[in-house]
Amino acid sequence: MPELPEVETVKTALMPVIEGRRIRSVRLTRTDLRWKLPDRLEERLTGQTCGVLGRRGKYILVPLSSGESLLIHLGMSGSIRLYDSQPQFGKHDHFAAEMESGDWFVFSDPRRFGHLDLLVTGEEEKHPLLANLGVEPLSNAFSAQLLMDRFQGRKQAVKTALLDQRLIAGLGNIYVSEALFDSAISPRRQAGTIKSARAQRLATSIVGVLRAAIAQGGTSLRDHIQPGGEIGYFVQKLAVYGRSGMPCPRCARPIKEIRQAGRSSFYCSSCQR
DNA sequence: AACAAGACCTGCATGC
DNA sequence: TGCATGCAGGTCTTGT
Repeated sequence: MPELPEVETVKTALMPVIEGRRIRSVRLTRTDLRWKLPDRLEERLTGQTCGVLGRRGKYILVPLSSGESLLIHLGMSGSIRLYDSQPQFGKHDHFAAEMESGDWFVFSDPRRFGHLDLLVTGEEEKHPLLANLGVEPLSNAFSAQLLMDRFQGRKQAVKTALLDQRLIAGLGNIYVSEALFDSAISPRRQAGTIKSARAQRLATSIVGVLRAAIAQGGTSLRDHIQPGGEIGYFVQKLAVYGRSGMPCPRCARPIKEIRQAGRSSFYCSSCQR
């Protein structure tokens, strides 16, 4: 489900509820999500005060007073909901934390591709799920030059390369399609052929699309909602994602849908080269 | 080494 | 209505 803008939106919603607040109790209904959960997770969280939230790619980090940090990944179908009192729990509410304020934070994930883990604060880069993540697209380190360097020699399609979290961290299927449309680059183009002008446009589009999506609270497709129950409005700004057969916003020719590395790609074969 | 396909899991829409 | 099929915002693991 969530890509960088949705994860950032979730983080922003969580901040006022958990930063500087103590966890009173933890409710856990299973011992595994994508993988086995850490031993004694409840005890290691209960009584801890949460610090300033962080995000790396599509991961949220919650530093704790114990010196550990809670790592949260929402996978494909994960979501976090906030309540001001104990809610009625649903079938897929696998994890919940009650704050001393009385607020509840509930992690729900029907498909269980998401995960929770603990790591030593300060040793984030040692964690196997974070160690190989590429550059943060909204950081100063991200540039057209870096994009070119990373794509150098790659024969795979640029669409597929942009989904590789080891190159750039945080892009997913929606925003890759949107950034490629915005920069007028075909998703089928070999990554290694993206040079100068195209690289510059692509880098600019990636940043622009992500920032615009964050400003709209992300994209709500199907049942995805923000922690407070709001939906993300970027869905109304999508130019190509999920719009096969509909007119291209630039030239009005029908949007095409193709399959690349097992995932849908949407693009305008006339505007995007 | 690079890349594609398979795997993991549930829910929902579609078509017969 | 019931059942089979395919698809979904991710990404690790396996196979070529």
